[in-house]
Amino acid sequence: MKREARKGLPPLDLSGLKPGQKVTLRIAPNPNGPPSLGNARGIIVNAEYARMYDGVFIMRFDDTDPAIKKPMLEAYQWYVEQAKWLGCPPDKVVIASDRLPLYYEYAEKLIELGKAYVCTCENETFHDLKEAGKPCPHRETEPAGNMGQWKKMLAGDFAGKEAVLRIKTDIRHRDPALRDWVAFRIVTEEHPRTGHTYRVWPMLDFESAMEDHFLGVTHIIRGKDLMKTADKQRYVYQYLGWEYPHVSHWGRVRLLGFGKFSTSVMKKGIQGGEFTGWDDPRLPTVAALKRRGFEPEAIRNVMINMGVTETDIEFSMDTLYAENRKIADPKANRYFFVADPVALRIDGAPGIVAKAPLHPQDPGRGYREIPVPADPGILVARSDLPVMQPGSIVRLKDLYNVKITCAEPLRGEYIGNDIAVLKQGAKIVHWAPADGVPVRVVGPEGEYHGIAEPGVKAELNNVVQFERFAFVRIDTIDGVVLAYYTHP
RNA sequence: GCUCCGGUAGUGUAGACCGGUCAAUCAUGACGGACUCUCACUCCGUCGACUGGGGUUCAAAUCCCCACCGGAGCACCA
Repeated sequence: MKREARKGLPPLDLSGLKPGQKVTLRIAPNPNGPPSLGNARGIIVNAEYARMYDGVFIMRFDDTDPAIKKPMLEAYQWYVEQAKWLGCPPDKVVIASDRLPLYYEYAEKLIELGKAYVCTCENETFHDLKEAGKPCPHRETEPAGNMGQWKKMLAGDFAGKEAVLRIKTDIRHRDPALRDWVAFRIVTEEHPRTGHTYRVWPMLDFESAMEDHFLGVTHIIRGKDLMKTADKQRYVYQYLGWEYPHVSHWGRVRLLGFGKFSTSVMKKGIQGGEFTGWDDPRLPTVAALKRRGFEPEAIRNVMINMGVTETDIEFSMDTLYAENRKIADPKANRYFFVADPVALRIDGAPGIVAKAPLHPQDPGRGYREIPVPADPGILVARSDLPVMQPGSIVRLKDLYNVKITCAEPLRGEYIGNDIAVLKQGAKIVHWAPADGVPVRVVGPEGEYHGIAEPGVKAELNNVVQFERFAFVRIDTIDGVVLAYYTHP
């Protein structure tokens, strides 16, 4: 038994590979919104496996429902761009809605083989028969008859819901989920890419079965919710004499700290003005993480460490935060930001220029210089008020020491600049000059308003650390500075 | 109701296929301490788990059965 901890993803089963065949994987998103953290897992894990085996990573858009999960034209591009950002550029991009004729061709092949039939049962009628394990009257239609009905479907002789093409499996299969499933249905809604060109659309089970074969996919890795899809698709593979790829599944992921955010819930929230957009920091989208300043490598690391277990999990953002901090901390310059500022008037202080390192572990990076006039009114965070009671001594970080003389209004007196006060129990507080810049920090938990030292204006698009507060990404500088909260 | 999958510390994960070396790995977290002009970083220490019950066996986290818990499918969604 070996005892070594696994690094990276567990190895793939390569036993089914033919000589010269490349490991081929795909992610098959529905472009009805931008990628979420869950989609990122699929992108990263599949791409990483392709990378491990010098294989092929395909991005295939399963955009075959123009009605209920209507695709968004912009989302196709978002997926590709954000996969690139994550360090997982697809080797090939395929769009299902481009390839309907191909699916039709194989539908007809299956009809000819007597393995597919057009069913015009009422939804409920079929359901009841199926539950009872009984065939519907259409099941025994001859291929020629089915072909005629199929052509009628294509020609528009049926309205939506009036006819479907079913794959013949085993109507008495012990698992009702596998009995004679629907391969095509009629959808008259306009498709954003193909308009009204097609009115007969494949279901995921069928479209995906075709594409995985045509694209030479060797390994399918997807969510557990699609476990039975494989069993359904094997029927088709068997009828056509194809070999089904290796499949593995990961369990359901519950994202701790975020509510239940399906694509449709997010979309509704954005339209309703509850969220500012798909990159609102309160949303678990890749776009939001990007805007918050996360390192793609950190996201990749956590996804790879999670692996592909079938266990249902509760994922804590703390894990991502920790992983990101490892990368962000050495890079981020330090600044003071005072949330919910309170003025502190200091008596007897000389005018000086405070010097604080941009990074405590890297003095070579230089210093922030913050001029502070004599007897200044500076700003401190309201949350530090408890340590600033009359009589208490505080160290204004990188500035000087102050003895508090009055709490209301807050006032103190200058008592020198000897750092030794810290040994005597003085608390450290950070501060901002009266002429600092207003900053609004937006984060998953809400907004913070405050003042930062003017130097942050030189950090547009960078992640910086607001000392004793959090890491943030400076997003916009336009009068007030807008910062996105990364993590503590 | 039918069917399928899973259950290792607060969280994620290794070990499970091929029982022993598992008084169970690593990470994160919590707590304590060192360092530090940050509540960050770094370092040290502590805490904390095999869902329960039977069975097989000299030996079970690992194999079998049952129960319980969690999740999924039974859609003209993906």
